[in-house]
Amino acid sequence: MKKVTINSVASYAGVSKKTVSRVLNNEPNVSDATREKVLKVFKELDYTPNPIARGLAQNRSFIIGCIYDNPSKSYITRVQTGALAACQENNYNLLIHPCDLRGDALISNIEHLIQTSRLDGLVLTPPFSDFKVLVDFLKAKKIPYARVASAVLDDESISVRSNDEQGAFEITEHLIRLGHKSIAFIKGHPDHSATEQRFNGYLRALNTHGIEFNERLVEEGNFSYHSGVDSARSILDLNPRPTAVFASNDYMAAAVLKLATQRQLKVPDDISIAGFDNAPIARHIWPGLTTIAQPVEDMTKQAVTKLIEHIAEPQEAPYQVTLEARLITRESTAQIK
Amino acid sequence: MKKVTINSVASYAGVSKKTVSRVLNNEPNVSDATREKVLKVFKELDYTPNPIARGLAQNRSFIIGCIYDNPSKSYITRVQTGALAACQENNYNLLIHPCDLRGDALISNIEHLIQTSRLDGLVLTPPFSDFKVLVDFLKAKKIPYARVASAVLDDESISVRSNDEQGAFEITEHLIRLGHKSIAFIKGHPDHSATEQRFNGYLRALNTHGIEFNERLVEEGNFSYHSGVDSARSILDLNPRPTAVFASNDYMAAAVLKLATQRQLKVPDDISIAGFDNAPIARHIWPGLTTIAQPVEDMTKQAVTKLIEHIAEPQEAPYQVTLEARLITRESTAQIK
DNA sequence: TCCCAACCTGACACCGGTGTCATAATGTCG
DNA sequence: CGACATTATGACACCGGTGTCAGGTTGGGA
Repeated sequence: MKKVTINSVASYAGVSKKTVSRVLNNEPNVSDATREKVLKVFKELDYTPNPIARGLAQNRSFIIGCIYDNPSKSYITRVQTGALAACQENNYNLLIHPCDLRGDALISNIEHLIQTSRLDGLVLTPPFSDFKVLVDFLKAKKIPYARVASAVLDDESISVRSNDEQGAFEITEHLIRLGHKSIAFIKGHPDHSATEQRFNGYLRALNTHGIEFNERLVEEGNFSYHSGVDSARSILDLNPRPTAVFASNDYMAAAVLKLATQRQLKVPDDISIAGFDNAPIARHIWPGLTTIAQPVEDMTKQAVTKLIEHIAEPQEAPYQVTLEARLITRESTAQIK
Repeated sequence: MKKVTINSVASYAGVSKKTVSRVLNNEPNVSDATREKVLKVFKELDYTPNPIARGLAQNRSFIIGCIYDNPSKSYITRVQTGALAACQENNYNLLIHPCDLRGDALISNIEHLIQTSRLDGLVLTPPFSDFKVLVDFLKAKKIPYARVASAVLDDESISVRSNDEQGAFEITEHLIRLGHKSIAFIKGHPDHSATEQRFNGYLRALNTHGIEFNERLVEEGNFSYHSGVDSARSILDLNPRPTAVFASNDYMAAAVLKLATQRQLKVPDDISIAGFDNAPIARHIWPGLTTIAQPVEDMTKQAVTKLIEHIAEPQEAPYQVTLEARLITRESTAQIK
């Protein structure tokens, strides 16, 4: 299997390599006859352009980086799925890069990543989507980026999010409609903007339905299963015990469920539990968790697609979209007795 | 921020760019004085070589591809973690590529991937690790590859595995020692070589302890949670009901647990349940699952490291390693009453 | 002192594409 | 039919590195 380069194609077709390049890139100013001829040679020789050479000539890598620092593996794979879909459609590659939000070395870490990999653009996933230091750095360096699931629309970048506040509102309202008035809440990780959004939705629902906010019902978690266990302990120890718990994500909700079950409480008869994210675990446990499903793949795919467009056409306008989240009711929530 | 290239470094240091290249690559035949001088300029100008140009010159991409077709997201992220660790140490990038094992287009899909991305090598994860058609294709095309968690050591490739058969033996023996004699088994996906390995370990344990094999206790699953539900139904409907269930992975074990709980069975008092893989769900549910932990990250990291070495030094000998799996006992298994 | 090997170094072509520009071919209009 | 705009094409440099090879230095042994 000998290599087929643009030169072999050119000489085989009897044209210059520049003309071959024109055909490759669908440039104008090529006669139909020539174009046909070259295209035929492409097939005959089974030619595939070398992206590395192309990258060198255009000073591009055709690589999009995706950074994350997220405990939820299912979330990460969903993000990857969406990003990959967009990349494949556009002949880009995806470079995944887990890293520490809190490490002091974050910026230099990212700088090194960009330097060494020559990324064309970066996708920021939570909790990076709203991490000002990083965003400012990218802006200053003029590195194209897109933000996934960010809390704020800033009118100057590519940003695709879903409505966490509304989702939290709806699931809280769902509990209220089931007759619950004492609803505990477990917060997420303070670095994630979703944490505040979800809490706000909870508060708004209480407020809308005239239920007084009780600070003692709120626990600080960090989205990890483990933190959920700690929060669950505090909540289940309360006297009187709340009749429902809304955890900011499904892992923490699963932890509440586990502890409640250990303590011989019946879910949902004795206590209702709701989560957020519709992670796989939400339907892998019994009872299944009532939760909020977000279109993570969709968000990411849109963000990456727009990012790639932006790289090709830098003057492109910002792109700001909010997609809908959806309430999914399962067995873990029920009418209060 | 203007670009720093090998040319600027060369002229700044007052040497030829070839000499700079020599320093970059730690080649011999550079005087210490010159080397020092160039290294100092690297720092002063904050020079980072362009991997794309280097790739073009050496006809390499510094990209390793990782293909998978696996329902377990936690497994995939563990694989990625290990692969990334090895890549970062060697300045390689990781390209992830989910694809269908069963699709007729698999080979042409992979061929296209290799053609367009110019991968330097490929990591095969289950179920591809033992997929003969693909392995033969890669061998014929002379694409370097490494196999992770394959069933067989073939003495001619890079292959890092853990001992699934032994793991299954140990967990079955664990159940037997707890007094169980009627132990149901749920098989994995037939495309995965682990499926047979784990089944063999189960059989060997029965045999070793003089327990007669009962075909009716075996169900066909496919590693998915959903298949576990179906298998669980059949098993729990058996009369007499087995006193223990060993599922070939944790998702299916979780499904058994869910169904058993729905049916008011106490685990482990009424029935013991064991899984395999030590997936996160094994400790996120109550009772926690007794299972087998494999060093997935380690396996993958070793495989990728060897693969990269092999790419650099193609004459390198094959590398065949088997790592140990470890029994983890949790609350889902107990002494029979 | 001379010779040759071992060590340094740089000139130059090359990897496989793309950008620029000059030139040739074709078309349009008065 | 001539002047000029438009389209089609190729020559050549260039992207930022590496491989080859030739030439210059240095050092040790005869």
